[in-house]
Amino acid sequence: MRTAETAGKASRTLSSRPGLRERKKQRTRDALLRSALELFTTQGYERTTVDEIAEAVDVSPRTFFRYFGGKEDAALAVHGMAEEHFVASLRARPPEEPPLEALRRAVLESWDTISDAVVAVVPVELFLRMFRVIESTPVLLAAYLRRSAETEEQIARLLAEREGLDVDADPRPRLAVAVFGAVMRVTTRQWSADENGGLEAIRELAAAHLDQVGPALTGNWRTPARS
Amino acid sequence: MRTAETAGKASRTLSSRPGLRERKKQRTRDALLRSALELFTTQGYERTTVDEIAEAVDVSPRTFFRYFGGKEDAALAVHGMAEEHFVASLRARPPEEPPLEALRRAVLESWDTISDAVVAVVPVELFLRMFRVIESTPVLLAAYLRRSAETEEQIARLLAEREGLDVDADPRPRLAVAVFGAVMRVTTRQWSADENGGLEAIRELAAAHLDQVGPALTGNWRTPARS
DNA sequence: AAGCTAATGACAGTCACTGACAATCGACAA
DNA sequence: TTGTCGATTGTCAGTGACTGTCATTAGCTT
Repeated sequence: MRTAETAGKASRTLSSRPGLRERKKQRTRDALLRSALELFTTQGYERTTVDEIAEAVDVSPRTFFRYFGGKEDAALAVHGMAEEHFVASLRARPPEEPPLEALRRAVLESWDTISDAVVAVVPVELFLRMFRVIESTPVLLAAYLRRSAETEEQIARLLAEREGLDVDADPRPRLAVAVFGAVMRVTTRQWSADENGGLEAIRELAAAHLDQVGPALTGNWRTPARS
Repeated sequence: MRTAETAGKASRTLSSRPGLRERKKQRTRDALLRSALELFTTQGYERTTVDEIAEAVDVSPRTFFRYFGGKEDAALAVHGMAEEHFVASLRARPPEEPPLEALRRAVLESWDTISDAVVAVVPVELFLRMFRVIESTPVLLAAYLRRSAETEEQIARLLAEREGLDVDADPRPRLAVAVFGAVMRVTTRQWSADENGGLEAIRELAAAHLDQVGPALTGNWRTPARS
């Protein structure tokens, strides 16, 4: 449809585009994802059929399944990117940093820069709305928790390596990461329950909760606390 | 089929049975559950169809869905009982006990007495085998994690009430419970990964892990640790 | 322009699950 | 014992997610 560019076959030049075929695929995928999220957030996840999504993008339902493992996959795709973004932040942490400090800094940092990593595909606002849909749709919440568990395993291995430990011999990496993940889940959960919609809000909540874990575990809850 | 008992209508006498109809229902349910677990643990969850389960008990597939919300429900039914058993143990704890202490004692105690609560329906061995199937089947693991999350919410409210706190105002109950749940999940996970099959093993692992959480959070992993 | 390969659409089939209706079986009273 | 009533069940039809297969199409290569 476009005029054939002179660099038609130069798909492997240093900086340029990956060829029409690839671009088309990318566009289809993005369109499917955006339509899916749009429908999920407006009609609800359960009330949206794959046929609807496919129709909105004008492809066959079969094609949808060639791009996504299933409805769930599409619904969690963006969150998946966010997790990858976080893992990347974590990897970038200096190795001297103690593990939990690294985790803490990595989350806060990744929430600060999440827009950059996501906006390319879907608007932030859609991302945030989808987050609530996940939290309020049983099947999605389940799938989400499982994915988080997988990511935690990955992180545990990462930190163990960093500290020169064997994950299977020393339970501390998995324990620490599991605890950290638990705190983050309480955080995002409360955030999605509250009516606030900001990215800053979740950042603050995360910091506050991480500060509270220690005290919360001492068990002396008669001491005053802040929300 | 039986001779009509003289106490036919006396279904409400102090100790006696709940009437033929109820007994029959109970038997059907138990049979369905046992067949389901048996098939799940031998063929695998995904490779077992509802039709198969129903056929094994000689009822229509439709009937299966009258007793269970779905395949998942049947697969997680026993674990659900175990969780209820734990919550019951927790409720029975003296109110002066600090929350985390109560949690710790309740798990250990409930693992000690789990057989009593479960054996009535399915053999312990089947229960343990099913645990591994759950851990190794993505869909089931997801559903399992979601249920655990629900139970955690319930426990958080319980502890908050015990301590005279408002769960929505003070994050500590949810945080503490989430952390506790995380530790328990690491525990059961490692237990199901190892080849050991004992109930004592999981008890010891739980105790060991709970002792390790504190140290694991300090972040100074250069200190020696035991597996 | 022709040939190759990857992406797509069309189609048939499986399986989980649901609603509706008719047949059946236990509970209870006459 | 018999008959009515309500609960349990089986049958059937339908929806929706997902998969395998195969023919068609469309970008890429020479």
